[in-house]
Amino acid sequence: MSKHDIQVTCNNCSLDKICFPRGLTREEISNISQVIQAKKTLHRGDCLFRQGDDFRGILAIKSGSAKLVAVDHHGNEHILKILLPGELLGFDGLYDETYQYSAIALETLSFCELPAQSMNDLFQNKPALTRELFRHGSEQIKKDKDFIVLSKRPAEERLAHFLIDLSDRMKRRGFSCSEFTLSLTRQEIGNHLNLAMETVSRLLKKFHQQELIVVNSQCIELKNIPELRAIFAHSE
Amino acid sequence: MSKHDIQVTCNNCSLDKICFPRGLTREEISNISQVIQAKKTLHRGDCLFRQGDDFRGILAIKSGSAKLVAVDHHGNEHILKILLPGELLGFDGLYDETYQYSAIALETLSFCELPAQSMNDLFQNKPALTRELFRHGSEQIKKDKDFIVLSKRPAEERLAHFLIDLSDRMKRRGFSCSEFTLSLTRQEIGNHLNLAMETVSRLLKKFHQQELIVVNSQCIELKNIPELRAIFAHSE
DNA sequence: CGTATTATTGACTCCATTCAAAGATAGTGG
DNA sequence: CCACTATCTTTGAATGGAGTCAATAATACG
Repeated sequence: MSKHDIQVTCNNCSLDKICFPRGLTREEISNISQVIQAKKTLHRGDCLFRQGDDFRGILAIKSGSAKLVAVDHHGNEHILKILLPGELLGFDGLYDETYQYSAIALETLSFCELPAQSMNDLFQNKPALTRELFRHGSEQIKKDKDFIVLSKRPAEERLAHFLIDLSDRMKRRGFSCSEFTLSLTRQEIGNHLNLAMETVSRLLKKFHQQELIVVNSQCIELKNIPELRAIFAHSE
Repeated sequence: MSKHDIQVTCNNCSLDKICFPRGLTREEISNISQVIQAKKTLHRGDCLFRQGDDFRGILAIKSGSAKLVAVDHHGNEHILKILLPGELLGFDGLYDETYQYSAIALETLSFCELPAQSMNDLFQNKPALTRELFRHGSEQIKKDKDFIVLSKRPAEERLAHFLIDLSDRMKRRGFSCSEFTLSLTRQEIGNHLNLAMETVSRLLKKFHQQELIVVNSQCIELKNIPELRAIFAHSE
């Protein structure tokens, strides 16, 4: 690759409102650009990191999507979250310098990395970046707790929320909010939402009959977003 | 209070292996001691902070216990976690400078505070403390995710885990691991574990019949910790 | 001591799971 | 390109774990 190619840096990244550069000044973005490394591309099934790996740093999805997976002591897998472009992962690895979960590409994916060594440097010299990194961590804490609250709701609401949440997140990233591909099997959707695969299938059919969605294999089209949103927002 | 009274500082705090001072050198502990403020005592039902309050800082329970509560958009309360001495809270407030949940004392309680202003100073001048604060945040992310994984298990395992988890945490704080008071109603335990109050009552009775526990109003005695642990550890 | 809150217990119900079987889809190699 | 296989999805029927409802009992509290 020639030096005249456009470098992948935070300075010219379209995810600057979401990812590492969020909330930073132009100058601060230049600062992190120097330490954040663009990494090579992965394919479906490849791991960004594995549960138990030594902590290398905080990662950010640049393109594609991934799943964060925990394996419990019975060997069962649990899909904790779906990761979209601009989302950070690896905060769980700071605690004991070991990633606590595995991050697995759902499709062709590229990602960037804030290396662990650079973080210590950041803590030393860049308080604004440190503060922003804390805000990213804080956001994850909030999202996890919101997921816990949501998980008490019935199956239909959980699935409706899952679709709307994806839709909202796609929209903020400049993708269509009404049509997107979801590289997950029914099994995986069910695993994530704590539902049997069969329940997911039945509910998707129900939503389809209500003309809320159209499902075409992995492509999901949301036909009536307000009504879908109402399923979990207005439920008594 | 006279100036000759022993000051409450991190230097002489018995929770130094758990709380803010964790992992810090003697000198670093002296540093944080200067910014961490001991606050006045609260009583059952009092709030450490309320959902929506402006972020004041990260708090640490010094004595007593509290519950972290979310109110959803239907007005329903959800007990997200129980907080014991030495545990930090408020990380959720960093994201948008607003506490996302309410922290409510379950009994007479005292707490310390790392004020928000001091945090910026910390980021600037104390990288070791900043790193340690990140580790505390990371730990919370891991705990929340573990709770999500656990919440997929059946009622009996969830309750057994709840009791063992409390027991383990009490032990690390120098309290008895086999006998402790739990200032929660059946309703609240059920709320936290996503169980009906009646189910909690029935399961506690079952554990009692199996001679695993003895319940005396709010006082819980664990008679057979290994067996209780096996309920969620060895389940198929 | 009486009242309000909290806990227990039983009977019944229901949401979601499990089991089972058939159908669709994707991927592979001849 | 089609046949073959593996994987994934759909659908129905039966089951069950935990919830709800309701009535009683125990405890805490002013």
